[in-house]
Amino acid sequence: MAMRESIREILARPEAGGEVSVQGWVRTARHGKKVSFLEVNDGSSLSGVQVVVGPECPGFDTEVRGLGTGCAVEAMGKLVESPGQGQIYEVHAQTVEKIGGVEEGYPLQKKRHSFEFLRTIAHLRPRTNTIGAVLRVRDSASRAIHDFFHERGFVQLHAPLITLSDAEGAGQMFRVTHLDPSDVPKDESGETDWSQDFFGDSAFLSVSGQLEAEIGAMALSRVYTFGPTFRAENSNTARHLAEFWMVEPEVAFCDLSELADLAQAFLQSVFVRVREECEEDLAFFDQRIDDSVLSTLANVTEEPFEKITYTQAVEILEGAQRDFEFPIGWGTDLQSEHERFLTEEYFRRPVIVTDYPKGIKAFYMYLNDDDRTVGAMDVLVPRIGEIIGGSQREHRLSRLQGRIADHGLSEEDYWWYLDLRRYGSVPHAGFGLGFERLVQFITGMANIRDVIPFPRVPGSAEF
RNA sequence: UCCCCGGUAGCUCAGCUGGUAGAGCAGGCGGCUGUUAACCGCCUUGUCGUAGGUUCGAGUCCUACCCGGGGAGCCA
Repeated sequence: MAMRESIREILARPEAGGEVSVQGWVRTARHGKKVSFLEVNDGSSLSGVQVVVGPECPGFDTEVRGLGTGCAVEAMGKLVESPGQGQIYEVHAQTVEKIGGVEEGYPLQKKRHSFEFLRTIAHLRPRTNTIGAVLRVRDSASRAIHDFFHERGFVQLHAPLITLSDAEGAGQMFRVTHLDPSDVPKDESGETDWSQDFFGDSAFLSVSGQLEAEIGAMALSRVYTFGPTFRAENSNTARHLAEFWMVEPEVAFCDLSELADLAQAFLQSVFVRVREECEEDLAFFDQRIDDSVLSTLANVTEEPFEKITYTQAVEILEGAQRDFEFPIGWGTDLQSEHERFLTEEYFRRPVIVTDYPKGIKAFYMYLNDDDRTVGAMDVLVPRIGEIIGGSQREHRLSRLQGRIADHGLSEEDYWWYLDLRRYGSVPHAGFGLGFERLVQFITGMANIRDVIPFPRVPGSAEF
């Protein structure tokens, strides 16, 4: 098919004049006796184009005057400078065709809707200003991520979605099975016999591509994954999804300090790109959603992130003139309120916290020389909290075996992961970025369910 | 999963200490205008989340459940 000029492209023309064809959906229509104004949007930009229709247009008194919010139309006419306010150009229509009408009861109105309501009509909400802008920013950020890594010699590794291991032992997993729920095979002890299942073993949806990314890094040096991830946690918050997209770079010959530098460069690069590509959308978010969006983005791209150790973070929190709901002490994990204090009040910018106590972190993290802390790293940002979690990996076989034992895990389940330490093991590190949290941070959207087109959360997966 | 708040017209919401449901917007009709969340007039719309209970009487009080929101935990 011939690609028609989008409204974004029409509006970007250097000057008026010439014929244009506009295809899109009517956002609002204002009908007069001698003239109708149709604001048409095709999703290519936040702005639509105003189509002006006069009585000389065929069907003016019949079809055109019946056009309302939501109708799909195709208009052809001349692009002229607009005498009215609010737009540079407008289209003086020679013909207007109704492609798709709107039945009574179209739920989207030309007024503000609550995001809660829009979630109940997720099949229509991309047609709103806010969700449309979110989806464009999401796309821009996604491409910026791929470009960042490719510019630095990373290879994208497609990690599997189905896995037998429960990766980091982190969280509940969704089971993947081919067994008939009403006729499950049992073994001698009466337990489900998973050996008869599709994969010959108990299988799950992946909660992380990290372990597979480590395989890739041990061959290709620099890899990243970018794909959906699944957590069956019964989490009901504005920053958790059961299905979300995660970016996981993994780098060979890399220590924690280099990883932290990578994380900062990565985030700043993405922010810069989205600022360039989505100027209009970001201005909209700043104006209508959160008036700190533009200033925050400017701030985080120009200033280096704060970098402190967990121990230093605890000292700051202990010295804070502040009553925390949860007491702070070395050895316990930082609570949301502690993270927010550090990034929103104390430093007022992104903070990278490193070297956490080994007791509160995963088995695969590098054991530091102090024998008390591991090479873990969290990147905290204002309003969102943890946006990145990563670590230098334990690449020394005996240490890793010790950590597996300490965590009550079985070496058999990680035989290939241990093999990586037997054959040409090198220091390596990687992190995971919650893509939706990144989009939340950029747009100022308060609820993670509104930055993914089709949110999956406990009790809800309709669309 | 825990704590708190809420569920009234298609949407946003009002309805005080129990007395039998309203506004704006949307929709329909008409008018007017180079309009821009256009404007003006008239009209339509409800098992007041569900199921019980208290009461002469429940949108309003009580119980349970369902759904939504905010916060917490878990994390990205």
